[in-house]
Amino acid sequence: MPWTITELADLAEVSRRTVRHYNAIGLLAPPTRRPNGYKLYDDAHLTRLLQIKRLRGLGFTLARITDLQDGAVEPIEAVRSLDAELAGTVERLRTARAELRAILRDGTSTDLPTGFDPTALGDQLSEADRSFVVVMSRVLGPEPRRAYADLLRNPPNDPASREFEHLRPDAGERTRRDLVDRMVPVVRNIHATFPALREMHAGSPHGAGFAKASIESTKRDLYNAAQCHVMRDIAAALA
Amino acid sequence: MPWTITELADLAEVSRRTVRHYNAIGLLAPPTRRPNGYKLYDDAHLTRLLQIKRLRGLGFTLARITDLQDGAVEPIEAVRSLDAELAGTVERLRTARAELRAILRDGTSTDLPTGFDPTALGDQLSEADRSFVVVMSRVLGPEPRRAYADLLRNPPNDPASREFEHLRPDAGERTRRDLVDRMVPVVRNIHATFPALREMHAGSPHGAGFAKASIESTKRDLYNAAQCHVMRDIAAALA
DNA sequence: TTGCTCCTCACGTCACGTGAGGTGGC
DNA sequence: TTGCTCCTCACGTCACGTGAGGTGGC
Repeated sequence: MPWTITELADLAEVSRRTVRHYNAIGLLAPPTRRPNGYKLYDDAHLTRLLQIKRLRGLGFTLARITDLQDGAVEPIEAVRSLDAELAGTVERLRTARAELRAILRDGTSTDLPTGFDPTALGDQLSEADRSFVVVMSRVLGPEPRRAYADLLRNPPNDPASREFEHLRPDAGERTRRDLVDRMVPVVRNIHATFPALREMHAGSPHGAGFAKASIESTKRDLYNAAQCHVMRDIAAALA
Repeated sequence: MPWTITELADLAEVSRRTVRHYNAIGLLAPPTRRPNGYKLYDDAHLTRLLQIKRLRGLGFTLARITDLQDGAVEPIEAVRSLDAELAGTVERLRTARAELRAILRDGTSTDLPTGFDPTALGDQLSEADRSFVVVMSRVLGPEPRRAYADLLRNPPNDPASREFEHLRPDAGERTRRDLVDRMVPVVRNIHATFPALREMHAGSPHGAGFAKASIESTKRDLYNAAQCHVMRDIAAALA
């Protein structure tokens, strides 16, 4: 009394579909058939099926198991390389878990690029600022990037900068010019402290022109007309 | 100057296909279009894309990320459950690696069911015996199964059993009867030591009849005609 | 005119899960 | 006759990869 597919599947504790699949791809030898077409499996199928199940449980792919069956790969080599692969996977999962736990601990999803310490300045950055930082971090060359990160760690805590943050879009020319006059020395100071920022577009991975245009359009996206105007005027005054 | 798909993909270090995929499933907002249909992305797309990339790197599925975006799940809950899931995965991989290292160490692929210690008896079992053990372990109830495993750990080391192993298929009646006569006391002894084996089919998970038929047909598969004949005669003598 | 980029299908991947539609066995 | 099992397609899953075929931009 050989076994039906359900009996075989039950004995091996796999699904019937799994048995059919292994048949279809030739991993399990074709069973004999009853006159009506029903498949009949024997003990050789069972042992083979259990072997496949075990190998799958260890992490081998069906293709790998086929290779092992055909003698196309050395078992020891296959085991060794799978072990190495699993080691890599475990490592990646561990670091991912460490990050997840950090998120749970801090309650925040530290989404700023590395080098821009989020816990130090995360709270004081507006949404617009965060977006801007992200773009800068992707568009700048390494030198200006570092300088910019340093600047963000020690932001100029002056009244003019704070006023700039809340500048109304419809601010008049006098208001703007007054603000520009007070911010120019601040920016000059920044440039003295972080000289790399004077040539902000130098070394950009996609070219200075691309960096400049990207930053320009991001500014227009994130800051209002008056703020953009003020930034242009400051740049002109410093040129 | 907003970005083309290639520029966006390069800035985020993902493939263009990935960007298109996120657009297609609505994970990334539809970009604006140039008159010719070319897509144009801005800083909002970039920050979103980087956020998705980060979440993916942590192990979130795109569906989960969509839920998070829609506010359909609590971020903390999502993080907690992902962490638990990853913990489980890490554990499974660790045990798999331990098995892999055991295989590398022993040079063998310990494919016998648990309870049937392979290192103790692996070498002395023939291929047929191994198959038979596998079937028995799947077909017997817990009690006979344990008894059978115990028996295999302490096999009867008598000349008759070894002779049985090498019995030729065309062995004559006299040879067979002689062998039966010498094996009956051995088997009687086994039954005395492991009483559960006297009711071998008791408690079989798929029924006694199924177990009996399965074992019977496996015997015919693995042992030759003379050996089957001998086994039948021994059973008859013991009944 | 020639490459290069862009676009939209649409199939392939991996190991099966899950019906769909039809037939044999008690 | 009624469930139950069996069979063979064949689509769906997941996150894209990889062309295929056609068009715009320098």
